[in-house]
Amino acid sequence: MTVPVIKYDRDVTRWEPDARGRLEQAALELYGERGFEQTTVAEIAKRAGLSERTFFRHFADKREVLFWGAGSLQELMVDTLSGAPDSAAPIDAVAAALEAAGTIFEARRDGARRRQAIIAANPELRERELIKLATLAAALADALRRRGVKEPAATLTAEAGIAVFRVAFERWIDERNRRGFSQLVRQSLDELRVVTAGES
Amino acid sequence: MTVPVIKYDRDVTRWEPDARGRLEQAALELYGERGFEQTTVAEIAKRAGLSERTFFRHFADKREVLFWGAGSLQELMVDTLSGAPDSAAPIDAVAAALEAAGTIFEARRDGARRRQAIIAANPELRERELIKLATLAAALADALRRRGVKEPAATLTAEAGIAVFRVAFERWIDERNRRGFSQLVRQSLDELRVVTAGES
DNA sequence: TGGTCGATGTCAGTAGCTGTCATCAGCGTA
DNA sequence: TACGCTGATGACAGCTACTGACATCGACCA
Repeated sequence: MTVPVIKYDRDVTRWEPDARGRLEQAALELYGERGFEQTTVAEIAKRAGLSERTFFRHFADKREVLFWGAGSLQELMVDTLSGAPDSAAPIDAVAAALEAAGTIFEARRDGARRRQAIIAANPELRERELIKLATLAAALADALRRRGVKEPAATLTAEAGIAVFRVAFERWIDERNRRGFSQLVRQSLDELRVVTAGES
Repeated sequence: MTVPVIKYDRDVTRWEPDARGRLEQAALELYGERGFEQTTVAEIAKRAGLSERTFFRHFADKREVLFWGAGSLQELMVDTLSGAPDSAAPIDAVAAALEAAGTIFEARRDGARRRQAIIAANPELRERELIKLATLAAALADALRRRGVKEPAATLTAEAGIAVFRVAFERWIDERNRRGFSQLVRQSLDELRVVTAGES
């Protein structure tokens, strides 16, 4: 009788799989249960069955757990902007990028709301969120420049787009709002147009 | 011969005066000399002739030394906005607030540039700067609402104003630029108008 | 068979920040 | 004049985020 030799895709025997995922889930649970500040990294690691040191190997710091998805979101938005037809005005190309991001959110509305509640409750997390948005704005401005938009138009368009994004996102999170993200983006952009149009 | 009894306005004998100012100056020097991260609070306190504990009695954290002036700047801007004539469009009232802030900067151009160089060199400081700007935007939006501007117009106007502010400030810091802050604000605002005006 | 690699553990250390209590000059008041 | 209160500071202990260095050990490869 032969013992079958099993080949696993991932290392199963020595460590439980998906250490990063377990850390993320443990962190989100604890942040939600007792709040961000009241949670120590040691507690997160313990719940995930790992050491504190390992947490910092997967996440640059305690806040980054909530933001590591920002990279792929930014990538999607930049790609969408770059893929917009040349005939599209810069602000409309940016709007397309915002709507693309919206499709991601729509898929996980509950998760997005829980995450946002945690962030809103803590100033350090709000700081981190703001720098992610600033990085995103810079990336969008860069993509606009590659489309031939000059400065300061590129930066201003990107920053205005992010302002629209923030307003639309806040309204979308708001439970009373049943409109889709895309619609909220278009509405907010129209309002911005009205508002900036004042006499010079 | 009588020893004159001298009454001082401030406590001079027991401690050197202006502990807060000495801490601020020591911090700015050290941040400039070796960078923010490479400076410890213990070093700042030592240079100021005080204890580390005293530093944290005057400043909430190591970064706040660079930002404690933000409060009075915000106050000035809100007052200016609120004092704008009722006939002024919201965006123009915001522009007036930005120009008022400019007069503060113009008075200390070198200091502003040094401070900005320190902030730009460190991500933690950039985070703090962003949340100060976000707080400022919220305060301006609030002042607009008190003028009767509805949501989301108030928030969008304020956020757009801050975007203009950022662009104008960056250009003003830029050595090659010899234009005044007010002029840069007006130029940037005009560019924003052009850029948002795209077809709907 | 042996050697390298990659993910983790362990441990020691630094620095930001907080809580607590002691100190002591100035000042008002009995 | 004495006494007690106050406010700014020092001294010290402690927590926690984060880092560097080294050890461990199964998987994989030559």
